[in-house]
Amino acid sequence: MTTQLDLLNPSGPDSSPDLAQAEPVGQVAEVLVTVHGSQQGNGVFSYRVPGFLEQVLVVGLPVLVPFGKGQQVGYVTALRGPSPDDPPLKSVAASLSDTNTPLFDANYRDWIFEVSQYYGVAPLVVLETALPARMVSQGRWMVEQLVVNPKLDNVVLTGDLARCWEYIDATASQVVSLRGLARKLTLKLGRCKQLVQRLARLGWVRLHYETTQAMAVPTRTVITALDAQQADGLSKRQRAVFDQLAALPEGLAMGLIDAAQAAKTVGTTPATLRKLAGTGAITLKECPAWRDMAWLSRQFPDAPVNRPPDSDRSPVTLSESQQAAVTRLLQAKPDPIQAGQASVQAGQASVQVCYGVTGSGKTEVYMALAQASLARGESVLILVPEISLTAHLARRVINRFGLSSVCIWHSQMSEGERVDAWHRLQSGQATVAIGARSAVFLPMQRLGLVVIDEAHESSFKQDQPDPRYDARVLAEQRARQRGALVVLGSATPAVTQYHRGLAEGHVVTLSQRFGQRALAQVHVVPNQLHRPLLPGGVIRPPLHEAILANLANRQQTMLCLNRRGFYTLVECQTCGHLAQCPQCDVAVTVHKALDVVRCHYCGWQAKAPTNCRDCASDNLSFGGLGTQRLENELGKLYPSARILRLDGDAMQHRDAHQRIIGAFERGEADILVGTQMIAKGLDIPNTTLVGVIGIDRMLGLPDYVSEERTFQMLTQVAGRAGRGDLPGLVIIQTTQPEHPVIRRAAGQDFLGFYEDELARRKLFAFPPFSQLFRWVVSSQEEAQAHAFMQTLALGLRHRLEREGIDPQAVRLLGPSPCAVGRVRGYYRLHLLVKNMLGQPGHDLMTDYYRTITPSDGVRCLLDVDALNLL
DNA sequence: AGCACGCCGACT
DNA sequence: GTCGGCGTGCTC
Repeated sequence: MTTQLDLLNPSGPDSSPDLAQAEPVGQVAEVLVTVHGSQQGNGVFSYRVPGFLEQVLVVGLPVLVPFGKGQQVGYVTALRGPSPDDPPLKSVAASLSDTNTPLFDANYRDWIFEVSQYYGVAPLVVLETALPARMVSQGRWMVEQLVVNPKLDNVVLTGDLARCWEYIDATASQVVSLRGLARKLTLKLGRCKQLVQRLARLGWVRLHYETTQAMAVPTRTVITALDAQQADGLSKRQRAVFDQLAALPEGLAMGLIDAAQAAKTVGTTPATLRKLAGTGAITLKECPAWRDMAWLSRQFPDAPVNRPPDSDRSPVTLSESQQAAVTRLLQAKPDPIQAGQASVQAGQASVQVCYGVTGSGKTEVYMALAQASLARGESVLILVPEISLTAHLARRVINRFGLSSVCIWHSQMSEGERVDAWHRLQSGQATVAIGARSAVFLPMQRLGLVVIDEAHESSFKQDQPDPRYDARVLAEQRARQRGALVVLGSATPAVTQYHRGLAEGHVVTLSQRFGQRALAQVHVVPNQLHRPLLPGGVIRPPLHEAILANLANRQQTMLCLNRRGFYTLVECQTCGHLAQCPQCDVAVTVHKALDVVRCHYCGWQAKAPTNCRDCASDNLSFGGLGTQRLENELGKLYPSARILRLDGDAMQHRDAHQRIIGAFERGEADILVGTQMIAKGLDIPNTTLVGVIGIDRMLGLPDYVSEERTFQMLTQVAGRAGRGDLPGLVIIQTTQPEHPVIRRAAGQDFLGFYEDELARRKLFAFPPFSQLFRWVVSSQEEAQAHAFMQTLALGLRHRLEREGIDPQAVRLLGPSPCAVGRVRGYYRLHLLVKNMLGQPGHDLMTDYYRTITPSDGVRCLLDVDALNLL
């Protein structure tokens, strides 16, 4: 639905009777206006509330407000009385919700501002990442063609103006959006608007502003009741239909059957049903047709629809250690804060680390906690690293709590499904949500529990656009608002999480493997750096023998190599030039099936070269080992083995992941080759051997978390072996067999690793001993990037000095080029800040970020709690 | 972000 | 003289 406001109407905003404050100002609405770059006052502006909106405006309502010369969409963030300090105020023009339903409440608003503060970005940017795109109202300029064959006398159209008119004239539809027009003509929006305004002055077109409202939830008609007593007066035919309806199995029992479907089943039309309803024999009702629920029931056809939260149908008896963990975690739950008094300051969260070795049954612990939360009438948010890798967890949650109370938030969701899921949660009809990072923004009502599964995973941190948020940080903020419990579950907790857990006495350990299964044995096999491609070099003898034995025993093997593609190096033998991406400082990878080279950083690809780019010699050597090549080599080594591969390339198709995993689970292959993708969550009892082949590159990354990531990855992969009754064996081939991380991983010694790593972090003042901020400046012009970074670093140093901050407490490192110095043609420099001062240091960084205005062609970003330092 | 105002160069 | 370029600054 759209509202049209003709801004060219002469009695329009220009005559602004608004500003004459003759009558006293009644209520004042604070409105977050959807204009980017308006950092003044956080982008919140005050407006008078006109009489007709007095009963309508609430916090979270989308509204249309006059802004500058035109109008803008905004969101009410507060309502208050007038203040003498107010500047002359304009009035809110209209509500943009035909049902006048707010999109968020006051608690949510507080939290959005808190997030904005934490990351130093505008509240609008946070709100726009939080809300589904089609729920936010959008305004856009539309150009309407008024004349078909204008008389060209006295009018000469030239250049862009002519192109502009030609395009409008040629378009079949009468109305085009200004933005679309500008894009088609490759003009700047402002310039395009100017041109269109000139056409408007000729009277050929009309320019008007159109706002879209939140996407509506579709409805459907259902039969909610049959009344036999009213059926007596029916005609013969009607009676027959009625009897057939009455005979329909279930559905009626639930008081809910779809009218359209019922009509089809019974062989009649919806019109007949409406007639029947007129007699009172049946009752029809309009209900929301939740699109996300329709998707769920297609995905999980056997799942129950409803399941009362208090029904005690625990399908699994918890082990002693699971039960103990549940009891301790429930005791840690803070008292919920009553509605009304909930606020950022008032609340406290309890963040508990649930450290459970792989296979210790953390999922059942989560389920029990969720059940307890629902029984208290509180909702549950479950965050997972990536939803597509978590199908089995989703299935269990749905089976346990029923389709109607669960929302699954995933990346392939359509806008309609998102909107509906949002409504179901906001209205409190759904009480459990599962999703990846962005699910922290879901409108949970009476939040009681947040479970973060595999809480160490770096995918909980967004490092692409602002806000570069960490869902674990945000989950804690939200939990604090009303005293919810946060459970960080992992077999390899992040050092920072475990450290804090220990300090607060908030670590719950699940030490037993479910069913008392032993952990796999781990062997480390040295591998020479330059030999991996000699005969027998890819697979060293111990791994080779183990694979042969496994094949003979008809058991399955997983091989993990952290590198996609076929060859990972293309080197000129004449001049030594290494083939790189033209846009990035990254070596290209050869993908043999397509005969292309690809950059894994920016996605650039080209036909595989036959000659050196530098010296044109055709003496190229192809080397390095990717998963595709490994698959190829394995085929030669074990001709009878059935081999599957799972990596980013194999994931091109939608359900590829599930298909490949499914095939392997069913025993349709003997060997599964893949990147660390295969390390996550797989539970295949017949997999008794896991080989790790390319871990060394990962260890060598100049990133302060690379040791930790390597340890986590090895532990996760090792956890895949021996999940059934058969003992598991893990073989790690590495060029650094003596590396402490490898040794700790081989010993499956998390605590040992934790101690080592903590000492190292302390030595270098890395988290948890500091909070990391990373400034990145980039530009296509190397000199500009350098220049701006110099100004930035200087400005920061001055600021620190002016505030009298000890340079040891807020340490600046750099600036220096990023490890990958150029990406997509942008030269990148970064400056690391180790903040050991807590809040004052944090505020200084974010305040400074808000004042930054990069020069033309330069981008500048601040990553709070940076994890990725490449 | 837009869109003003505002001050400089090439055209009728 | 004016149209039109894009450099600062404000939007309740």
